[in-house]
Amino acid sequence: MMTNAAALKSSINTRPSAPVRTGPLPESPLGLMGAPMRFARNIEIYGEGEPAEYLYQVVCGAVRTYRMLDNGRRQIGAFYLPGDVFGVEAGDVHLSSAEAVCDAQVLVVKRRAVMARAEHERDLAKQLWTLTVRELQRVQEHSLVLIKSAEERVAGFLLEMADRNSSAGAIELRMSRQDIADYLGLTIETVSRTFTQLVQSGTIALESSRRIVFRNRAALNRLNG
Amino acid sequence: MMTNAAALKSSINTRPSAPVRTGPLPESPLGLMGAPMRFARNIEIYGEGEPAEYLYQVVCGAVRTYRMLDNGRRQIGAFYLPGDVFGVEAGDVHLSSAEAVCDAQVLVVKRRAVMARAEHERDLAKQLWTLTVRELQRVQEHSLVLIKSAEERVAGFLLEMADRNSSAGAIELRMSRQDIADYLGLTIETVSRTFTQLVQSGTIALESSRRIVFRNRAALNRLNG
DNA sequence: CGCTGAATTGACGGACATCAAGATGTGTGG
DNA sequence: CCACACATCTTGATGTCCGTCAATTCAGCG
Repeated sequence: MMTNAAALKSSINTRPSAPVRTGPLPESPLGLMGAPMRFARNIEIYGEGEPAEYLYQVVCGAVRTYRMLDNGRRQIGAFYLPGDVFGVEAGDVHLSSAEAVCDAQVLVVKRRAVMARAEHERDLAKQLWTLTVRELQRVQEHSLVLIKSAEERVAGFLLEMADRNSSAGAIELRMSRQDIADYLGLTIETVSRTFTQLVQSGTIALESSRRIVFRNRAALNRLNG
Repeated sequence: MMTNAAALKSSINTRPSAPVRTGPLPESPLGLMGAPMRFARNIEIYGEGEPAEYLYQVVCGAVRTYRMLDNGRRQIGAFYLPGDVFGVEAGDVHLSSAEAVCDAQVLVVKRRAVMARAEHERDLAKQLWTLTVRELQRVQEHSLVLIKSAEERVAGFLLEMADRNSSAGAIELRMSRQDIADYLGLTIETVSRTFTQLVQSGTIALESSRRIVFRNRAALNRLNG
């Protein structure tokens, strides 16, 4: 499985961040009054091994966290969508890297500031705890995905995305097939083939390669295993 | 993949718990002054969906946590060895079940009591946080395993067990091949074949089916990917 | 002993990866 | 606006790793 890392980096248009733009803030689960920043597609937000100085909340766009295995394989651990908080992970150092899946706006806040406030504000401390614990749940859930069949993984992925978009009968995928493949532990070819298979069985329809219409959600749930 | 659940339950010799025996306690990372309990091999310690009332620390023996998928597949999330704390997981309800891998002694302490004490004792609170965060790390690590090849998974597993046993050149596995298979997302046959493959390549030796001698740890590290 | 569960080994097939070639967009410059 | 370049996605042909099915060996225990 060759996730061509070089190719992934190739389409990076510079512009790591841009002037503050105080757009409409989402309901902030943390007391996240940090600075809004913009990241262009494929730009790194933080890297594996760097000190974890900040917490982040997606305002718009999407973010992926991932780890590279030495053989060049890439495992995407999570996609974060508007409202989601990321960068919470373990100790003082990031265990994974984070990149913008597409042009994204992100609230950034100093971790230590949050931690300090949490010492006094019971609510905030509780929210942090909940956040971490929910992250733990998410990862556990995701590791269950990786022992299923390709069809089950893809079906589960589509349902997950649909849930999180709180959308009607269709979703707009922000990420490439390569991203999906690396999230599900498959290859782009298998992901693509599974999509067409779902189309042929009348379960979904592809309005474009990134826009999916649900034609038979019950079937998807059944496939989800 | 058929993890015959019925077969798993078959060899349960009753005796869910037995009289308190105050053996030598391990260094207790929590203020875990709970009641020692004994669990016989394959006896359930808690079940998925049950309220999470207690925290646990292994004194001796080994414990596995797992979840069943509807198709009958079983995914073991973790093995806990002497000194390890388990039952920490998310909200008020257990997301997985826990069973004794072999006859085991476990310290049990009321979760609420710990949480209450943590309100005042800063140290304890910090320990709890560390514990949770380390669990998160562990799960993330484990989900990386599931995208590797069989040989890489087994090599990684052996190294993991060796590290945790802080042992010399050999380890005693407390768990069956079925347990290992369900931990690694493989079948017993594949696990077995991979072991013999490692033996033939001179990487390890099997003194018995459960006792592994390391002959070439560098090779294992290389395989670990 | 014989019985039973655990582990190993072999033969075979299938699901998914790999390799390779189109097809479909998408942005850029003339 | 078109044409070209380039990335993304799809589709096909082939290989391989691992799961499945089945038989054999091995270890523990009454």
